[in-house]
Amino acid sequence: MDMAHERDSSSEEEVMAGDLRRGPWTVEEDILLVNYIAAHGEGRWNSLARSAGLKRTGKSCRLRWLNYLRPDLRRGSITPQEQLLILELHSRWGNRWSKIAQHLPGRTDNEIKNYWRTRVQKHAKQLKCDVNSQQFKDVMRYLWMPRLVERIQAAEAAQPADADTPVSWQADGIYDESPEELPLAVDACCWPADHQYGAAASGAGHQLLNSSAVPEPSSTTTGSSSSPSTDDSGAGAQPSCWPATVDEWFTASSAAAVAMRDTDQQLIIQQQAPCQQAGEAWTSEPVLPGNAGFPELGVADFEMGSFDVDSIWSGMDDLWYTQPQFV
DNA sequence: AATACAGGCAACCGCAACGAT
DNA sequence: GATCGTTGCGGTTGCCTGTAT
Repeated sequence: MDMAHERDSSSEEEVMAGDLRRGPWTVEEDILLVNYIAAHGEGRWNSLARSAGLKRTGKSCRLRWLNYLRPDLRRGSITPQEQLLILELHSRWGNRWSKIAQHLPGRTDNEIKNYWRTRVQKHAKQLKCDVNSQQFKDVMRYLWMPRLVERIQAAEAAQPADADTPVSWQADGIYDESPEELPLAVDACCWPADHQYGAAASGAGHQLLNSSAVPEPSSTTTGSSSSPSTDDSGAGAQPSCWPATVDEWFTASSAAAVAMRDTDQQLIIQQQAPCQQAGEAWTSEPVLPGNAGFPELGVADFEMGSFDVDSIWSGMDDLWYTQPQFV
């Protein structure tokens, strides 16, 4: 927008003229901003900046507040639960960081964006594939995310009394959403949602996984990361062999799934490649290359022979208790 | 110990949308 | 309807720090 551009330019002129500061914030500036917001509230950032005596643009003040000074921000590294949720929500919405951040309390869009760029895209680069490619999505879906679930459940099992971040905390929050905004539960992205809470949740599970209710992002997503046009309404991007309906999914996968149960919450997670032949065991350590566990998922297209899984995953906050055995 | 390099992250930039006037 | 001010979003940049050589 030209007007916005002109305004930005004028701000830029002020900066260049020495009227405004830029760059890292000082402690004094932080104190000024926090004290002013504590007394007067946030909003009207341009006037706020002036009134608070800050030689900053309103945009800069807003950003500093939202991304750093806000009292409800979560500190520390991204948890496995949060990683799982980010992966799932990004597969659904693409680079809609603010929308994704709405589902991670205390995390900012900037933080999530940085996580994605520094961690996830790094893995895609190491795999020599595009982060938006179906191959990489398959790796996330069938290797990365199941291991996150394993990690989460292992942590749960180790500390069953700690209710701060239960396995289902994201799902609890998500299920409070309005139906049209309802993303999949973190587990349902990979596995039949039916199984995540046991038989009692079967009806809701089917609805959740129904592609019309929760559309997948379009398979036409390109390497371009800007403004995904298929945010909430894309056609499915599954491999062609994927079941068209949830019921087909269940039929196809019924005999071959690996179940993981949270004994406290009756949580059962099915770890299942949907293309897999029924009766064919699918372990948590799929055999690659040779690609027996992913006959049609394109995973074999990667250069798995030189793919050092250990080194890639070891950096994920010491995520992996067990190492895949396909190197 | 010094230097080069890479990764992580805070901050900035450009653009668009929205409401008020 | 045009203009202005503000807010929000996504992409990019550049600094800082840790690690490798």
